[in-house]
Amino acid sequence: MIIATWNINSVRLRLPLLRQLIQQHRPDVICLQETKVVDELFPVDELQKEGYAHQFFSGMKSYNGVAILSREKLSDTGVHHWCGQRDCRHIAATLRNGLRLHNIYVPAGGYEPDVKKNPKFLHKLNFVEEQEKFWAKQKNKKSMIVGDLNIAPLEHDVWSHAQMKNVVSHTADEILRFTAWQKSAGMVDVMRALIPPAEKLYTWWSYRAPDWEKANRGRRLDHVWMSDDSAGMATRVHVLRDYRAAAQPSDHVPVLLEIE
Amino acid sequence: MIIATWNINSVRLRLPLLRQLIQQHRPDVICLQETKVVDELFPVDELQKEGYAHQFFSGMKSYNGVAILSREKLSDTGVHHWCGQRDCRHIAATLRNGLRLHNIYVPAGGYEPDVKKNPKFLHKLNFVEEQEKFWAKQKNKKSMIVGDLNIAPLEHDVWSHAQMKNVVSHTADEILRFTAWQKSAGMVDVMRALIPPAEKLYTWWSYRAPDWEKANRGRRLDHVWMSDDSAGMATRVHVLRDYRAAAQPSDHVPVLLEIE
DNA sequence: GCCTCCTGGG
DNA sequence: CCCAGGAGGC
Repeated sequence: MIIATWNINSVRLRLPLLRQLIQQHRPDVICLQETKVVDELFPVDELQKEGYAHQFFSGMKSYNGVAILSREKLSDTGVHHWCGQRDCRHIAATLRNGLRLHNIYVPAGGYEPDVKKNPKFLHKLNFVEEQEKFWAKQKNKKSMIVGDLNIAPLEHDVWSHAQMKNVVSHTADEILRFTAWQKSAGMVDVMRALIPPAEKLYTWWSYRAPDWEKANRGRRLDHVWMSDDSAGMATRVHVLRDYRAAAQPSDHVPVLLEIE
Repeated sequence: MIIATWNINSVRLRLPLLRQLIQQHRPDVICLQETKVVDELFPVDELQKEGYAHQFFSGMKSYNGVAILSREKLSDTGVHHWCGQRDCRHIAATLRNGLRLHNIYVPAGGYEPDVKKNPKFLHKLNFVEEQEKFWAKQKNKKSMIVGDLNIAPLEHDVWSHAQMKNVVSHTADEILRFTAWQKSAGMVDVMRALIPPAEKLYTWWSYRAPDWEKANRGRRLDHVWMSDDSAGMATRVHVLRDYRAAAQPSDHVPVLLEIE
């Protein structure tokens, strides 16, 4: 079984590339972030034609938006709200095999890593803290979290640990809360369980760098976590770096997880 | 020798289609309207590579803008201003063969054909009237006017003479002034000299009609006029209707004039 | 409907 | 640099 997660940066604009992903890898489940479309305009028919009869999504105009597409039935679908907002960043569903799947898009956090000056950064930290509290109260059996968590926790999750330490996504504050969340949820970082932490690993490259491929100043912002009791099911992870080089790419690439 | 005129509706966005025009027809001179770009951002280098070493243009941000591209030298280049505005609607240059070429973009005139209610319509009529007076004072030897004149003067310049008679571009007021201008300039309507006036002939189809090709509700808004003493040089005119069916088309198509 | 710029987000 | 939406023009 293959589960994909991808910050697609507009599902409507990226439909051709999404079709390519489907044809090349035939994922059983696809989790999307930043769909940037209200539910009425989500391309339901187009994706049903591609084999995803079961779709659950929560979107809004212009910003955010998450979706779960599945070849098999989804149950107990639900939307989570955070920080008193309804900004379409977190949905969940249970797969046929009983796995509880959470698809999350953490706020990016703006430019300045200062909660006093930058309300977006405050929002990001609060969001992660609320997650930590929520997951601490749950029994997280056979569950997983995927999505754009907008934090690169490890040294080799960024192109330069030293040059990134005051850059939003890799600050000590964020990493501290991120790790606390992961621990409270009892989750394993499956990507790093399958790919050695000493290896550079990125899922995102800025649009702004003209020679992103050569410079390779990437970050691992997209994640796959599995509960302790299910992490053993994961056999392989694929980061589809090529999708960053496609025509009209997203700035994130799809991450594929094979589970047995 | 081939002279092309085309309301390109953004020269930057339409560069691929402009290249196609160049490769298919190799015009010696190209007159563009609605380039929609300030002079600093005009794609000079790209068009030099296509063989147009001599370029003269006058553009502004967002609106209007005219350009003359030529394989051979242009002389006596000049910008004309009308109605007390500097809105980049008229430039002129002299070709190597001595022909004086005017490239004009007449205001569209808005929706309501009423000078009291609609200042854009007033502007259009004033613009044409100023042209009439200007050309009456000139000796117009070996000269031509091309461009988007935004008026379809003849019955078969529109899809329905009856249904268009109160629509801006085909009102009696506009046609009266248009014809007076043409006469004052001593100019021949070369397109209609070469294509019988009884034949429907359009250079523009609205973007808004979804089935423009089938409905075929076009208008002849783009024109080629030559002074009495030079009109005999014109041998053929081509209206490149196919360009309306291209990907990312302009709403106007190129008009090509062959002269000997 | 399509183009422009602008804003706001990344 | 890319994406969405809104306004104004055609």
